[in-house]
Amino acid sequence: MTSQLDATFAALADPTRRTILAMLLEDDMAVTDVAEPFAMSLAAISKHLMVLTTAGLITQEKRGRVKWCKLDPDAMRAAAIWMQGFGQMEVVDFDAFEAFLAQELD
Amino acid sequence: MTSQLDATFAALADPTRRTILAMLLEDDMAVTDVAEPFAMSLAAISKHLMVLTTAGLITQEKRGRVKWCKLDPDAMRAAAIWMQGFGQMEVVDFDAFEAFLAQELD
DNA sequence: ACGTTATTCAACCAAATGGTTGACGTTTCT
DNA sequence: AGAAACGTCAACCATTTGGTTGAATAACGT
Repeated sequence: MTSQLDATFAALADPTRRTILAMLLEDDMAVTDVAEPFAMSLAAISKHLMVLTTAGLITQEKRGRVKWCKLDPDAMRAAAIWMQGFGQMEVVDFDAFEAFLAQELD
Repeated sequence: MTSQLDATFAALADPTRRTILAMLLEDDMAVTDVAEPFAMSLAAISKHLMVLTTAGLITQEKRGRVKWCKLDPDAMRAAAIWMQGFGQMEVVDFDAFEAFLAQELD
């Protein structure tokens, strides 16, 4: 019965996993390529990717022998929405902010 | 060497701790009062509060024999800012949003 | 001074976490 | 067919986590 938020925040608590998410922000990647910059085994990275997947932060799709990892924004959005209940969050991405406003006012 | 973000996200990963934060949103509270609604020992809650404190999510101030717990917005803000790097975050609190805009445009 | 209230400390426990290694199944290339 | 590349599985290990209980410390009320 561990909630989705539990899993999402727990997944975000590990620096390796946060780094992986940042890498995937650039582009989708194969598991082997994700693992390359890290000083740990491929199996360890595979586990991290599983954690990120069950947390809903990424999706993995196998094409041929390569498994592609891509960001899935929903879980992080849910976490951010929970946080916004606490207010006091400055918005950093002003452009995104304006775009949101513009779209909202149509 | 565990980073501040590690500690913050890890602290947020527990549902008891998230509930405590939500309670503190209403008002500052003494440890005993925080513990009251939970079906676990006071010592357990005391530990949770310690986790929240070292994560920078709350502060605790002792006055007399009572230790008051209050929200400290900085850590959650830092976590939210990290998340905003991923974009795609809808802003839910539209009023806060507008207030921010208004202040920004002076 | 004494009992009561508020909170933490210490020792303990079970389960989860983050890592390792080696074997294994698939898919691709030659 | 056989070898190499991609990724996971299983067993194992040390550490951390979230909880317990009982004793200890500190401040208050009478």
